[in-house]
Amino acid sequence: MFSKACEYGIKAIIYIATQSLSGTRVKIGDVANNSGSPEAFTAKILGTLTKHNIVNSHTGPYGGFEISSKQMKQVKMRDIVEAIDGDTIFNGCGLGLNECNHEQPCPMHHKFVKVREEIKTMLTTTTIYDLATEYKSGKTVLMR
Amino acid sequence: MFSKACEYGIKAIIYIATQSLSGTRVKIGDVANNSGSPEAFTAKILGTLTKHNIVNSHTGPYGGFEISSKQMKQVKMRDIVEAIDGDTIFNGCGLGLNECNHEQPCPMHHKFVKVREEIKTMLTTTTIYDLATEYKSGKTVLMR
DNA sequence: TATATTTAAGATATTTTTGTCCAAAATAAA
DNA sequence: TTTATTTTGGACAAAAATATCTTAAATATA
Repeated sequence: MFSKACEYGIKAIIYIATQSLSGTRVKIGDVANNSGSPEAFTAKILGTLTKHNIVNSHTGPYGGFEISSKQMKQVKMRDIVEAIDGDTIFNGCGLGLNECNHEQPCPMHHKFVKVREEIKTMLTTTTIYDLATEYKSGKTVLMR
Repeated sequence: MFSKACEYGIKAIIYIATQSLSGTRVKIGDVANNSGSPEAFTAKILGTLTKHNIVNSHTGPYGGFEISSKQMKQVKMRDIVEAIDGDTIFNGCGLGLNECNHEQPCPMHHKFVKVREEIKTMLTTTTIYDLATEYKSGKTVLMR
């Protein structure tokens, strides 16, 4: 469904946000250890998300990553997925046709529409804050 | 969503089935040309599907691929997807955790369940025959 | 039986994704 | 200003997915 990069990005963001809720800025090593994602690769992904203003980074001592409460509440999961994986999952044809729409649909088009809408809904109605608070309260896990 | 291999496999099967409806056995080159899939790669994928008894192959002159009406009506899209991509899309965790369930869910688990059920429903309620007849009647396209 | 045709299978090549490593840039604090 | 710390960015490496090529096996027909 999502690329590995996207999975790592989402998990990293949830961990960073959770720490930010307590006012703690976290280093990449800490993020990797607590989100179960490879450090260097995750650093790259966070670089992308930083450029998209989804997370904030600070170099130097006492630096690291953080997410403001405003960001957390505004940024949807969809923004993260789109920043990393692009919009293929939302708009691409299920069978890979370059163009596919109601007028000239691929054989699975009509069935696919429903699934894609479900995915869009799921990702646009969920904010970083939603998942971070649940994670912080221990209802969900990031590693296993 | 699906791998390229799976996309090619589905398109190839729909084309073969459509031709089988007219009693025509088709060669791999014909399949590739009419389904917009790379020939050699598609041949490999059809080899897999042949082993899974989703399609029948015949070597030698007048050989090629065909699908019986019985097969067409019995085989679900889910069978094709599972034969090629495995069951990760149906049972795997959306964030890549090795285990993830209602008791110890990843942060996206509950939201994901709905999407996965939608995908399962879509693929288990659709047979090859369904898509082949629609394609044959010109309602859908395989290339663009 | 000989020949032509077609899929099957194995080796190999290419591209993309995933992942690591290291030096440079930024920065906080002594 | 110097030093230690941290992200950033680029080069590089490994693995997986995608794709091709070539030969072998099967088979229909003359």
